[in-house]
Amino acid sequence: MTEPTTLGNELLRSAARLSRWASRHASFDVPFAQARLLALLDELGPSRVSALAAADHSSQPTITTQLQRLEASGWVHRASDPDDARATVISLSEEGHAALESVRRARLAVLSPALDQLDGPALDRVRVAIDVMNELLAAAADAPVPHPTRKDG
Amino acid sequence: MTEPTTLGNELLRSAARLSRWASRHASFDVPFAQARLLALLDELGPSRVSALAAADHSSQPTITTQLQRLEASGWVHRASDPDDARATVISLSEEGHAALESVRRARLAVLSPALDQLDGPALDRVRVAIDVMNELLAAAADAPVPHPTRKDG
DNA sequence: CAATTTACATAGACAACCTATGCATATCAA
DNA sequence: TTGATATGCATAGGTTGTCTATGTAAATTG
Repeated sequence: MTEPTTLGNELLRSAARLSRWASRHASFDVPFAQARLLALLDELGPSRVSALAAADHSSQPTITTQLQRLEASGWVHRASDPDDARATVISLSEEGHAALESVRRARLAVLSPALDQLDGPALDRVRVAIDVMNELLAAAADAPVPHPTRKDG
Repeated sequence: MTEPTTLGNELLRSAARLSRWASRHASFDVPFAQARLLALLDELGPSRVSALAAADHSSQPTITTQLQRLEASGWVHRASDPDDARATVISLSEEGHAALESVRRARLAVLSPALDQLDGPALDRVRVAIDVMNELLAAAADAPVPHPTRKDG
């Protein structure tokens, strides 16, 4: 039952469902992908557009579009890179930090009823889950797949 | 450092990133949400539209739209419920099963380079991750949140 | 300095959602 | 039975998220 064959699919399915559930039930005003980008900016600090695209595993135009929305909301600042006039350095504004915090609070509120039922050992298992997914992402970054985004054959 | 305050957010962030990464790198022809719905149908068996919406944590019109796409691809069948003329019973077709299998193979292929590096104990940790997320989803279903989808206040 | 590459923006398309609403059938009450 | 209400699904219309293809300006390179 626990063949490696199904393990990867089960992991992805559970992760997708948890994300889906959280994005459906957590009530906050920041659209999902924009919240993801705010969190990434908070983690990386001021970054170029292309660096954000790479870190987020999305295309550069996608990030450009999202940044326009974040900027329209006043959540990020934009500065040209003194070393390269083509490049733009994006950073979180005060309001962006605040928006990110509100997202985190909302998510926590929605998960709390479930998390609060857990005891110490169960919390350790949650920590394992986080670590495992992060490790897989890191390993995947090291050993990239043959053809990233092809759809036909 | 492992305060419960951040644990939930970290879990959701890692789950979202893993899903994002997989949907970006796994190359198959079935759109992400449609694959999710195929998997759900495979798991639940023939189901009503509203049952699928509830199980997927999405709205009924969303499921209706996705089912129209799945039906256009020949992946599901539609039958009226003999007990209730308003209701429709959806089931996977042969082609739907095949499509789901191809999705699973593609996902596995994209995760394999990372999974193959893991030894037995590491695989056990993956299993823990899956179980933890499933348990949290089940717990969340038991203890629903006050106001599911409100955005203002 | 011309050619190429790099960094980002724009254009256009589709998928994935949502809320509001419509329509048909079921159910319930009188 | 029939009118009111509830339920199950479809439709309408809009926003968000994402992609590929392409354009533009600046950097790099021969």
